[in-house]
Amino acid sequence: MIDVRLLRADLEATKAALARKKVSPDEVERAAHLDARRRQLTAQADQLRARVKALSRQVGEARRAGEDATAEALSEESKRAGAELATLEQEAGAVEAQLRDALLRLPNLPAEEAPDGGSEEDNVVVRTVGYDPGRYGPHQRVPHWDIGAQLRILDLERGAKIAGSMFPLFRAQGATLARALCQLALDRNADAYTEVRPPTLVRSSVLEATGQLPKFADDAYHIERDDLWAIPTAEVPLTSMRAGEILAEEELPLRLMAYSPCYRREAGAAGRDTRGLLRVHEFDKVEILALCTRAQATSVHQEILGRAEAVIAELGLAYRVVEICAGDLGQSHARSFDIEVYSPGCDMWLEVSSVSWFSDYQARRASLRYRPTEGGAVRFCDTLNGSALAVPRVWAALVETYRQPDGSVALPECLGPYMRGNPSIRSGS
RNA sequence: GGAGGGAUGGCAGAGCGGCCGAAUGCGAGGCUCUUGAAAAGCCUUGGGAGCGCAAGCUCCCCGUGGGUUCAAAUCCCACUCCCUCCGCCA
Repeated sequence: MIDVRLLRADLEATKAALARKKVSPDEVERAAHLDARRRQLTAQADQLRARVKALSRQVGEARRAGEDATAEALSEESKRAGAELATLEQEAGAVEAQLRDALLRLPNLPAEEAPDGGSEEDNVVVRTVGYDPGRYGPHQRVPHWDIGAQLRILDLERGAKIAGSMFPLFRAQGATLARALCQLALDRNADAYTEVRPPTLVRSSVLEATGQLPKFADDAYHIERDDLWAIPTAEVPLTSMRAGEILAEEELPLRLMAYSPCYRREAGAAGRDTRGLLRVHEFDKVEILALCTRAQATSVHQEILGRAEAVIAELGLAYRVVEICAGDLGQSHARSFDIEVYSPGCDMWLEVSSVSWFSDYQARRASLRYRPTEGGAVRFCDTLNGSALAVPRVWAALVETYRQPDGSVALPECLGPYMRGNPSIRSGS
């Protein structure tokens, strides 16, 4: 969440910044009023509580001195003050809860560098790598779902039989490829990132820390009996791994990566991009993430983007990097770059990674802090993350890009070691 | 799933319902002494909220949330987590 102090220090600037994310000024105004009210109430309550404590101390003293009548009188007085305090505290508590909820629903401020814009249309293509529309032959202009069916490496019907549509089932070398991609991404980042295998079912508080709750509950799978949520990305458990802790500045940037399955209900996306692997409820992904200081954030952001690009480039896929405009930025994001891979079979750019800087928005929610080396007050960390590799769309682009005129798929050499030495897929295998 | 035990500051570990934000030890930082180091001695050492230009003042936090009480780290209840034993299992 954003720092409440922003609402006090410079309400107009905060409203203006959030307006770029299409937040109505009324909503910001409301939070500011709740904050003012809360401070007023807690100040009053504090004063009263101090009085109750002082009186109680005097009761004890009088008792010990044997002055029972005085003790009784003081006790009565304290009791009255206590009753008054209770109502005040109740009111303050209610306002506090409202404020917290309002604050949790306010999105992060967009970074100044983030381009203006209201929607996807206004996103800015930063660079395009390896894309040459004339380079693709008719054998590559076949969508991956057809290729997958032909080669029997993707069986959407049977996936649907088991779990419903948008739950893909990979078979034979298709399954191996899915796993190979994850292994490749992990290996390429193991030089700097510590591998974690986190739980994939988490508590509500964990989903709240990264911003999915309370606003986007409908997008996540919830297991009611145990009140656990299936993670939509490994960002969720990784961000909360050190929640509530105070790190030493020397530990930063703290780099983590994790392979995990990801679960998304895609509640708002019914009917969009539902063919094949373009949008699925369950998929595998390798996420890389860092906790760092504000001063480190920009370079770490570029580092993560560079690493995510490097794997795509190594796989020989055409891609472009798109900077997300303020109006299209996610709730928790301050600044974000998407990597989109070109799918020749669908003739579409597919988002395969979103590399984002969250400033201290998530850290505030998760209470992720660090102690500065040179002393002084504890500060919130900045958080950043991005997909090092998300399987289904990369899988789709690979199969289409590397399809041969004879219908087989000749995958790039870098996958050989991960494909039991055989990076080519032909029917019957 | 059943039966027990536990949760206190960076760590370890005390804590009759009032004098406890908390003894003591260790660790860490500063200073004194020393050519330097060690040793010794002295001092400091949690987080958060509010008011204030500041010095400072007030309040909250002893796993979390409720309750009892004039007063709760201390008593009661619920929850969470950890440990031990039994059961079950990969």
